Amino acid sequence: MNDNSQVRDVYDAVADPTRRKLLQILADVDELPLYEITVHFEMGRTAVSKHLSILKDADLVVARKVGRETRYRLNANPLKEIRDWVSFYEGFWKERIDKLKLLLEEE
Amino acid sequence: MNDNSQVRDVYDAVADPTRRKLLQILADVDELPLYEITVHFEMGRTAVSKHLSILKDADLVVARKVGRETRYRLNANPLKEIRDWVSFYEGFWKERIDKLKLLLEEE
DNA sequence: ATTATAAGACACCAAAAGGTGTCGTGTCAA
DNA sequence: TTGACACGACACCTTTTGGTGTCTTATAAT
Repeated sequence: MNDNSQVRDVYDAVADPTRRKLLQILADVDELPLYEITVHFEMGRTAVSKHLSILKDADLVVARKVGRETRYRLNANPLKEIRDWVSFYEGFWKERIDKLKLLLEEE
Repeated sequence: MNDNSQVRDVYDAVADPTRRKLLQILADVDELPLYEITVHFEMGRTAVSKHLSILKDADLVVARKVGRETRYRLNANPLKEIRDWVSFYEGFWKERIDKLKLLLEEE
């Protein structure tokens, strides 16, 4: 599960529902330590920690040590890549809607 | 690799770079049979076929039998879900830009 | 009628993913 | 200064993933 390859693909990081939930939780607050994040899930601390480190590898999350705890913070910037990618396909579903309209008008 | 669970998560389907390349190839043409798609990749026909069936499970691709070949066609509609999801986070990177602007103006 | 092609359906395999539990270390509190 | 806590680092396990090759069937071409 863990990957040393420093930079992880943002699509891959976001593919897991647990990790999307993590991003959402972090979107609501400034920063949060691991033990507080863990209570939102039905899995152990270690698992959540691993998911966070995957998000960290994708630069979607920034970790900061404060005393004995590690606070995690959202960094949404890498999501731009997904936004740009998906916007390319926007034309394709709009096109289909136009075709549908044409069909309806013909009748 | 194959999954019978009919409906596959669109995030998951799109996480693989091979499958994103497949979508891009299908975006350029109307429809394409498997053996023509395969030449774009450095893997066997079976592997490409499996990727296509994963995309099909996510409804990102529609298959249509014509004679002895199966023609594949793009269906971009399920990508709306990703677009909606990612647009939620748009505010977060815009926010960061605003903060940067403020910092620059202060100087 | 025979041969070649397209592709689905398997069986199979190595590697990665997603969990678990345990141990060790640094930090805070009593 | 002695516990309790936070959490990283492992070792470990099972399931999924992404590829392979082979077999079979349906269709097309000669």
